[in-house]
Amino acid sequence: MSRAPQKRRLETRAKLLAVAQEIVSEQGYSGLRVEDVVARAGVAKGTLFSHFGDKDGLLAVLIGGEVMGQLDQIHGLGTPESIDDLTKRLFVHLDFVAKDRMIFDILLRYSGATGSETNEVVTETFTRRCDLAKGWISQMQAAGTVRAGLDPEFLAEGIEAFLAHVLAISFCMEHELRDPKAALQPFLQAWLSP
Amino acid sequence: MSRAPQKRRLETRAKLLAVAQEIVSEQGYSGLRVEDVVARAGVAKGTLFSHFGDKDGLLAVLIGGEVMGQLDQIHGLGTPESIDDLTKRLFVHLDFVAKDRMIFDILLRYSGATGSETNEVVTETFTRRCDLAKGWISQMQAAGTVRAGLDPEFLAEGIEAFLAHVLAISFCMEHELRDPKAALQPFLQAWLSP
DNA sequence: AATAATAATTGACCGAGGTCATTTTTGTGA
DNA sequence: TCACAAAAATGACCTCGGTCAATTATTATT
Repeated sequence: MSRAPQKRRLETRAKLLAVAQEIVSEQGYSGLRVEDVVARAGVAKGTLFSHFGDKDGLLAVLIGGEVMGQLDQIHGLGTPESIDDLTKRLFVHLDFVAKDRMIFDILLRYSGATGSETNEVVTETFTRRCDLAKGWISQMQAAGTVRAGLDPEFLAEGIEAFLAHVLAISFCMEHELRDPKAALQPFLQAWLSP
Repeated sequence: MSRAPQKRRLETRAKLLAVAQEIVSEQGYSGLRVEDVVARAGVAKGTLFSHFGDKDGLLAVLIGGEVMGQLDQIHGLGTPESIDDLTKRLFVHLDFVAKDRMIFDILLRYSGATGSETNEVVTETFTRRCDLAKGWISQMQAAGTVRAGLDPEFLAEGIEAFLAHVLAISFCMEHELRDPKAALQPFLQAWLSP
């Protein structure tokens, strides 16, 4: 059994996260370097690793926080009225992830991860997004706008699959300028329509 | 316009690939280190990078070759008779990729990539797997074992999405021992059944 | 065969993530 | 308040992928 963290540790952690967020807003996630973070935060390198395990762990906390904010926003809009409407609700998330391949990688790596102290935020975004879609789907099934006969949770997981797919393709085809938003709609239509 | 590569260059490339394959068979893809490869091959470090761009480029060639072999094997089996049968054809690929997260990452990164000299093999595996599934699907649509009304190519791309999804989940949930093979079947059933 | 031009290779060097034995700080009980 | 154990932080050091100006080998030209 481990003790609760000391006040000093929480402060250090907060400082590191604040500094990292600052650097990200200046240079993007891909531009974040560990040495810069610790230099600005005024701590030693080892400290950062003792808090977040590795660089990805730090990024996971930042990105997880961002995505949670977006989900709050989407949640406020209520249940969509059509599949097309449902698709549009996911555009905020799609735009965010499409900005930087690193975001996609981190989300993919930590979704449903081990639930270790530092990165459980990303796991939460995954389950939360699934729950959100699950709620929509069961209501839309009742309204007849989504096909019945399949578990809402299962259908929600399918949406996750298509989300990841259109993002992966958009990163591969960057030169062809394929828009992930336009690509998503047909998949969800075929997956969800009655 | 660039000239054809000299004989010496082709030999060096072959030597590097052979040595890398050897190391992979001993230590797995994750255990492959650039320094080991060049040491055993008896060339300088820079040579490897001039051939493959980066470490991932080398891995892409190795993994791409492996997957192409598997596709040859699957192709020989002919069109599946049911969705269940179709699902089973993909198990070889699923088993291979599930062995090592690095395989998954490389395939995801280079699928449909820029088509640059060194990694076009992976792009080929992607389009080849899609074409294979596309052929199956159009025949199965005619036979009534797969739902009609949707482009076979589109349905094939959906299969890719579910393949990637069950693999991603299996890596995240490694402690829960979730089997990607068992997870795939329901998705393909829901996606393809008439 | 000698020379020029291009291809191929070299290896010292760099950057950035990550480790861990040691040191400093903090909380606790006598 | 002093001593002591656990927590937190430190920074020298390491690994390993990746770079590039310099060097060597090959091919084309006269």
